[in-house]
Amino acid sequence: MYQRTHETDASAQLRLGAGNSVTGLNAHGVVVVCRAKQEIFAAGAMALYCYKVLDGGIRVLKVCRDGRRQILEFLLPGDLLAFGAGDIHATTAEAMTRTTLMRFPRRRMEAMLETDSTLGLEVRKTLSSQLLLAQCHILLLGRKSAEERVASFLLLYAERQIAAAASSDRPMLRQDIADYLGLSGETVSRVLNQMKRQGLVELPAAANIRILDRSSLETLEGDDWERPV
Amino acid sequence: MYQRTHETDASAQLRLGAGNSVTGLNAHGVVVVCRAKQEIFAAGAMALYCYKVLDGGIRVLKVCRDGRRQILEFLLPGDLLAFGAGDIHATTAEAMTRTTLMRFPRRRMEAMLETDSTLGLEVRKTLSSQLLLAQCHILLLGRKSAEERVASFLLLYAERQIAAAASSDRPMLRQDIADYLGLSGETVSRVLNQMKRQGLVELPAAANIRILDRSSLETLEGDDWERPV
DNA sequence: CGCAAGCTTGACGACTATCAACAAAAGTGG
DNA sequence: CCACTTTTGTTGATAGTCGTCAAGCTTGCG
Repeated sequence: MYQRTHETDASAQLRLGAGNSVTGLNAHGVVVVCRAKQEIFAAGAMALYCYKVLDGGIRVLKVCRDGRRQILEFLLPGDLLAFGAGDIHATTAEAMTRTTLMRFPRRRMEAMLETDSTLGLEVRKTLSSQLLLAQCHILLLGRKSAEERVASFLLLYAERQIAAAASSDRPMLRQDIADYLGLSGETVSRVLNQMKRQGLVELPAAANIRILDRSSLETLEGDDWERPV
Repeated sequence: MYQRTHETDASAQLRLGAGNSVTGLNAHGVVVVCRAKQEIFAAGAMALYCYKVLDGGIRVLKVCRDGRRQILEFLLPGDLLAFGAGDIHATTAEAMTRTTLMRFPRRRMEAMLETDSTLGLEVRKTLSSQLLLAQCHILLLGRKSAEERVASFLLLYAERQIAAAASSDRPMLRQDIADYLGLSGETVSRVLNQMKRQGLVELPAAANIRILDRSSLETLEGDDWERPV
C-alpha cells in the first residue's frame, strides 16, 4: 500500500506503445504488489478501483455454483483491468504469479473522464479491444474443435508472451489453458503432446511451450478473421 | 436513404430509458430500412457508420472459412451497433426481419466525442454492457451443457423480447438460437421439446417460445452471476 | 394445391469429459 | 543436501453428450 516510483513501468510502456499510458491518471495511482494466486477482486464486489498491470500476469474469470471455472482473459504487463462502467465487478481477478499493479480510484477516473477526452479515448480503445478479443473467444468456444482451440490459443498468446517473457517465465498452467479454452486439462495435454509429436511445438519444461511451425498452426486454427490488436 | 422523422423511436426510447438517446448525434442520423436477411455490414469492411436499432432485429456474427457460424449477439430496438473503436468491422451484421436503423457517420461521431462527454459516457456504457454480455456468453459456451445453455438463453432474452414484442413477432429461428448457443439446430429442438414436456415452456407456433416456469429455468441455468443490464 | 422452408424425431458415431494410475517437478523441512 | 509431500502433467480405458445424417412432419406462401 506504499507509494513507489514505478521501476517496472518502462517495460510495460514498451508493450502497447506510448498511447496506452493512462495519461493523467498516473499521478493518482498507487503501486500494489500481489503474491501468486492472490485475489485482486471478486465477482459481486463493489468496483472501487481500476488497475493497470505493470509486471506479472493476471487471470480474469467467472465461476459457477458447482465450481466450474471459465477464464475470460489473461492480462499481461501494459493491460488495463476493470475500466468498465459497472459499479459491481462481474468477474473475479487473480494474480497468476507475483504481480505488480498500478491501482486507481474509479471515482477519480470517472471524474477525469468528464474533462479529459484523451483518457476517454484510451478507455474506449481498451473496452473495444477487449470486446474484439471476447468475440474471437466466443467463436472459438462455440464452434471450434479441441485441436483448433489450442492452435488459436498458441497463436494468440505467442506474440504477447514474447513481449512478456522478460518479466516472468510463462506462468500458464495446463488447467488455466483448459479453463480458457473450455476443455479439460487432460484434453489440452493430449493435444499439445500430439502437436509435439507432429513437430509443431516444443515442450521444454512443463508450463513452457515453444512454437516451431507457426504456419501449420494457422492452418489448424481454421479461422478467417483478422486477429485483433 | 431518405431522411425521416423517427416514428418508431418512442418505443425504442421506452426500452433503455432516456439515458440512451445518443444525445447530440440524432441530428446527424439518417433512417435506413433493411429487408429481412439483408447484410448491414460485413466482417473485414471499413467501418464507416455506426447504428442504432429503431425497429426489428439484427444478428451479429462471425463465420469460419468452412461455413461454421457463431452468432455473437441479437440486437433489438434501442440497441447500439458498431460503436467500437476499430476502423474495420470484425463481425458481420444482418437484419433478421424488416428492420429500421438510424445510421451515423463514424467520423462525425468520433469528432463529437472530443467535446461531448455525455456521448462518451453513453458509448462507454454501451461497450461495457456488451462486454458483460460477451463474458456471460463465454461462460455459457465454455462450461454449460445444452440444457443449461437453452435455459440461460430463454431467461436472458425473455425480458428483452417482451419489450420488443410490440415491434415484431419473435424473429428467432431454431438455427439462429443454435448458432448463438454453439449447438446444432437439432439439439436446440430436442431440449426445447423436452422442456415443453416438463411444462417449463410453451411452443405455440414455431419460432415462438413462451416461458411457463421461470424459476425452474433459473435452477437449470446453473449459474451464479448477477445478470447484466 | 403444391412447394419450400423450417421443425421434430430417431439412429448412430465422434469427440471429449471423467476416472484413475502413474510420472515428473517443485517445494518443504529436517 | 536429501527424503517427503504436494502440485502438476501425462497417458489409458470408458462412458456420455451432442453432432450428423436421414426421414417425416408442419407451416406458410405462391
